Amino acid sequence: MPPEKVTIAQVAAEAGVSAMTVSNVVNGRAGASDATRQRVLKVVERLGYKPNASARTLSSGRTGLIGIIALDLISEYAHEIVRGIAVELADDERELLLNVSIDAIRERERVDFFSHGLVDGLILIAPALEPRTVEFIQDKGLPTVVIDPRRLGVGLPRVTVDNTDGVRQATEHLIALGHREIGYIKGEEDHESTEARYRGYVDAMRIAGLPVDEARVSSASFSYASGFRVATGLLRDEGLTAVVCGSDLVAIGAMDAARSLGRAVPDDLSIVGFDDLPRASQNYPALTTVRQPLHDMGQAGARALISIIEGRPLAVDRMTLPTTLVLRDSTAAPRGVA
Amino acid sequence: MPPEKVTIAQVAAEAGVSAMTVSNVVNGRAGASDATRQRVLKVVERLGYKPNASARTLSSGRTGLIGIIALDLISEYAHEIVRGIAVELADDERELLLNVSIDAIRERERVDFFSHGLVDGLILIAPALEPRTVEFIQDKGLPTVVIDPRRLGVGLPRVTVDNTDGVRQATEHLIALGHREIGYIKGEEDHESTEARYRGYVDAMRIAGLPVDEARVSSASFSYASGFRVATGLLRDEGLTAVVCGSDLVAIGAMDAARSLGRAVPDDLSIVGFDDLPRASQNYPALTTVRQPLHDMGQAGARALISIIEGRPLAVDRMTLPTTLVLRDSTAAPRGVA
DNA sequence: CTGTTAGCGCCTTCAG
DNA sequence: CTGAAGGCGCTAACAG
Repeated sequence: MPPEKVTIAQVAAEAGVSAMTVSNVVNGRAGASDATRQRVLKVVERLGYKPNASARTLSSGRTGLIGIIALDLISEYAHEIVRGIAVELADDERELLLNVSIDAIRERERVDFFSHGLVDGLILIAPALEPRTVEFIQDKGLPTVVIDPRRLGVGLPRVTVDNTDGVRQATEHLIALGHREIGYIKGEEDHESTEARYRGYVDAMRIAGLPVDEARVSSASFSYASGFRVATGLLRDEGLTAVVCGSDLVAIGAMDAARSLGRAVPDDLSIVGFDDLPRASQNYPALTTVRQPLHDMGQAGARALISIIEGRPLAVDRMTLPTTLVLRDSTAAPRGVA
Repeated sequence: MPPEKVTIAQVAAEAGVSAMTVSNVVNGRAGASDATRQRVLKVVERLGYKPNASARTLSSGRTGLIGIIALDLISEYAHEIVRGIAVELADDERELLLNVSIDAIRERERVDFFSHGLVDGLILIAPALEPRTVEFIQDKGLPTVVIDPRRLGVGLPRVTVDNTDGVRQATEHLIALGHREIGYIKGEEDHESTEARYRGYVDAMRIAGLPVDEARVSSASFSYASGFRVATGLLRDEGLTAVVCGSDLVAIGAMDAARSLGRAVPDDLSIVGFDDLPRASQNYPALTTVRQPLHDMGQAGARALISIIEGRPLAVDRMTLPTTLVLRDSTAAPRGVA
C-alpha cells in the first residue's frame, strides 16, 4: 500500500464543503453547524485525515511543540523534571520534544536547532548558558524558561531551589545526632548551586560553633565515580564521623569508598546526599538526603513558559522552591554517643 | 529587540542574487560560482539566516528528523540505546527527537504524533506494538525500525539480542561455581524476551541434569520494587543458594530483599542480573550480569533506518546481537564448596 | 454559518 | 551558472 496522503482538500471535496470549514471543524473552532460538523468529522474519520504539521505551522506560525534541552538528557534528575513538565503541559494540547545529542557540550547548537520554527518555546534543564546563548535566545525572542541554570543572573526566567537551606538542614541534622567532625564534598565547581549548598554547610557549622576545616572539604563532579575517588582521599582523615555530599550520586560513591576502607555506614560514618533521586531510597543503606522538588520544578517552569508564549506577563521571573531533608538509614549518631 | 525573522528573500536581495541561488549555496548543492557562493555565505552569516524548518519540509517533503519513542523514555536502558542511535546518525546530518509523554501506555498516539510530517523515520524502543499500530505504520509507509519489541513476529525490521544464550551462560556460570539450588525470577510476563531468557535457564539446568522446580521460579515486572517483593517470597525457600534474574533492577531489588532477610550476597546467596546497566557496576556488591550491547543495538537500528529512508533494501530485517556474561562480585561458590 | 482569496518560506521545475 | 514561476498543505482575513 502506497503512503496515503490525505489532504484537507480531499476531505473538503468528499464532504461537499470548503477547506476552511474542514479546518474549523478539525481545530474545534466556532463556525460550523452541527450537521456540517458531523458530516465533516465522518469523512475525516473515514479517510484518516490528520493535518500536516509543517503546513499548519507555516501558515499559523505556531507549532504546538515545546522543546526541552538537558545537559545529561536522560539522568534520573532530568527525568523527574521532564515528568513535571509533561504533566503541566498535558491539557494544553502541547507535545514535548527532547533533543538528543551525543555531545553534551554543544548547548548553543541545540538551542539553534530548535529555534528555527520547530517549537513555540524552550525549557532548558541545568544549562551552562554561556552569554552568547542567552543573547541569541533574547534576540530571537524565543520564549524560554531555565530550570536550575549553572549560572544565576542570566536574563531569562528561571526556576531554582533553596540549595543553602537544604544543606543547612542536613548539616544541622548531623550536629543534632551528635556529630562534630563533619566533612563536605562539593559538587561540580562550575555551578552556582554548588556554592549555595556549600554555604549551607558553613552556616550550620558556624551557628553550632564548629570550625570549618578546609582540609575536610573536597570537590567532586556530580558522578558516582568522582564521589568514590574524592571520598577515598577525604577519608584518610580518620577523625571524620560524617560527610555531607553535594549530590546523591556523589554520596553513593562516597558510601562505597567508605565501605572499601572498612568503614561501615552509618555505624562508622554517616553520609547525606542531595537531590533525592529514585536511587537514593533504593540504595543500601537507603540514603538520607535533601529532596529537590524536581517534579514541581518542572511544573513551575512549564507553567511559566505557557504564560510567556501566550503573551501573559510573568508575575515573578525568578522562582525559588523549597528543599526538605529526608531521613533514611545512612545517618546515625556517631559511635560513643547514645 | 523584536524577533528577527530572516528569510531567504532578504538574503537574496542583500546579496544581489535570486532566492534559488541562496538555496543552492545553503544546501551545498552545485550551481553557484565560487565568487557568488562566498558573497552569499557572507550575507547569510551577517544576517544570521537559517532556513525555516516547516517551509523547507513542506516543499521538499523531508524533515531531516528521526523520531524515537520508548516506553520508559528515560531509563538507563533506553539511554544507552539512544546514545548508539545518536552516534550513528551524527554524520548523516540528522537530528533526533524524543517524544515525551507522561502516559507510558499510549504508544499508538505517539506514533501518530510523529507520523504527520514531523519526521522522516521512526525508531521504537521496546514497544508493545499492538497489531493496529503496526498496520498503521505500514499503511502510512513510514520508515520504521523496532528495537527489542515485546512481541516478535511483527512485520517491521527489528533488532534484538540473544536472550536465551545470555541466561544460559549466566546459569552455567553458577553451576560451574558449584551451585545446584538455583532459582529464577522472570521479567515482565508480556514480553517475548522474558520467555527467551527463561528458556536459557531451563536449558542450562537440563544440560547439567538439574531439575527445574516451578516453585523456585517467580515473575516480577522490570522494577526494583517488584524484584524486592518477589524475591522476598522466593527466599522463604532457604535451600536456594543462587538466583538468576530477568533484569538488573530486579536483581538489585532481590539483593536488598536477601539482605533484609539476613542473607549475605554473595556469601549466602549468589545473584545474577540481565542488561548490564551502568548501575550494575556501581551497585554494592557489583552485580554479575548479562550484558546487552545496548549501544550496538541503537547503532544497528539507526543504520537500518537510514537504509530504508534512502530507499536501499535491507539485507536482513531481523538482526540478533550477541550477549555476554560479565563477572563481578555478586556471585561466588556456595558455602561449603571450595 | 460558510466560501474565497491570499500567502506563510522554501524548493522543484523549467527557462535563459 | 543563474533567474522566474509555481506549488507544497494549511489557515488568516475578509466576503457573502
